[in-house]
Amino acid sequence: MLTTVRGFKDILYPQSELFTAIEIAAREIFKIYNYKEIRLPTVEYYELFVKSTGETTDIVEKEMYKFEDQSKRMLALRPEGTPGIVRAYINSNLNLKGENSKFFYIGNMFRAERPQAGRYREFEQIGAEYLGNASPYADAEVIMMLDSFLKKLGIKSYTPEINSIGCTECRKKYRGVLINHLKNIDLCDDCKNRIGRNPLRVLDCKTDRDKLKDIPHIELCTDCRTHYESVKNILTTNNLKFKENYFLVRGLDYYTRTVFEFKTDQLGSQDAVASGGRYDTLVKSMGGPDSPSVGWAAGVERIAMLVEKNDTLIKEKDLFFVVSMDKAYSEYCLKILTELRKNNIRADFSNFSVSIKSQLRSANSNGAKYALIIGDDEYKTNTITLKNLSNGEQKKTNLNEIIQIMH
RNA sequence: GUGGCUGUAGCUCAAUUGGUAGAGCAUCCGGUUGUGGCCCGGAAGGUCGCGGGUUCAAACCCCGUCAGCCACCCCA
Repeated sequence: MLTTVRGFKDILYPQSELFTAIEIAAREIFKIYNYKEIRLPTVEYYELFVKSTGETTDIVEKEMYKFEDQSKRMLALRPEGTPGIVRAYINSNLNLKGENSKFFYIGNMFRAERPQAGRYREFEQIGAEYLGNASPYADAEVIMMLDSFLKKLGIKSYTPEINSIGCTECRKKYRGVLINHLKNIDLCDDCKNRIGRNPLRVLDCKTDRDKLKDIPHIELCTDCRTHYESVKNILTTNNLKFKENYFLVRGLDYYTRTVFEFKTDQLGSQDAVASGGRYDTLVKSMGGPDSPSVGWAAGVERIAMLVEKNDTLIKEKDLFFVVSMDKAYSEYCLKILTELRKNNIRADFSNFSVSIKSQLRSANSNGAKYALIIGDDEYKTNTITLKNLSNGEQKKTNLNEIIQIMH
């Protein structure tokens, strides 16, 4: 038996419908905030992610699907969306259009991690990026937009956490301070490795959390501090509740200043529903114009798990089920079906050749609101018996009447 | 990637100390003349994840493998 590959899965109905509902909700929010869609390619040059996401990040180092194609080019399945957006922005000179460079994307990402519930090797992300705006209002807008997106879906069990990791200069200084302190602490093996490579990540360690209590926080330069304070103030005046988390650092190289993560306590260790931050130097470092930017990405599977209990998102039209007393009326029934559908009425049938009992049972299990019953009588008089399946009431009518009522 | 738990009908789970599988729900058909949901009857459905090994004999033991889950790691 052929199965799906580890970490890859079918998304069946009704989950597929839920995913669509989530995407629609996101698109509505993006319209309101004036973000424009970019449909990115799934495959990019491997180098793109090395240069943007970062050579020493786990994503690039051990989770990325990379391969050589027929002409020996080193390619990769995208592990995240931001590098693609930045590349597209540079390639198409989108900064010269004069309009705000506010973009969103919806698409599958690939990371070869060990799978778990809420963590797959192919997963869907909805992301937003605001390029070329250094103002703290851009940070705040992006965060508030994410918050209203989750609220729109009826999700309540999450907490926005934010932090500032400063600019390149702030971090360079902090790195020295941090290493000095960490030297004197007996850290776990993972953290010992991190000291040399990316000491900031030690702060995120769960096993050593208690030992890190007295570690000094990053000392932000005046500009970075002002920016961070502004972001927090804007959020507060706009009633967005957040938690400051000095231990929040991100695993992608390009972040500067504001970083944030929307966490939930409902999904075990897969607690990040959405996250993002500012990346002021990325675009320039990729060969583009100086464009300080900020953005986020949200995981659709994780969002779906939080929405699942709440089925109000999926609202379907009433279903009409055509039932035939005898297969002799099949053609007549099919005509009715076709007419209904032409008039945008949701209609279905099961099998005109089986007993009326099983056809009605099908109507029931398909969730039909009405059954249209055709027998000898109806056939001869060109009428339809319309049965309301929720209360059992039925009456004789005809096709035109049904269509009129539905309009 | 590391450690651990799990894998029997569509679903949820049983199967005494190893003796070649069962229930509930779901499915399908039926319960007489033109009617569903409840009830009743019947039927169908399993190479016991897959491959080896031990044994007279394995769903049960051993090894491998695939997949899922939990924690770590990482992150959406």
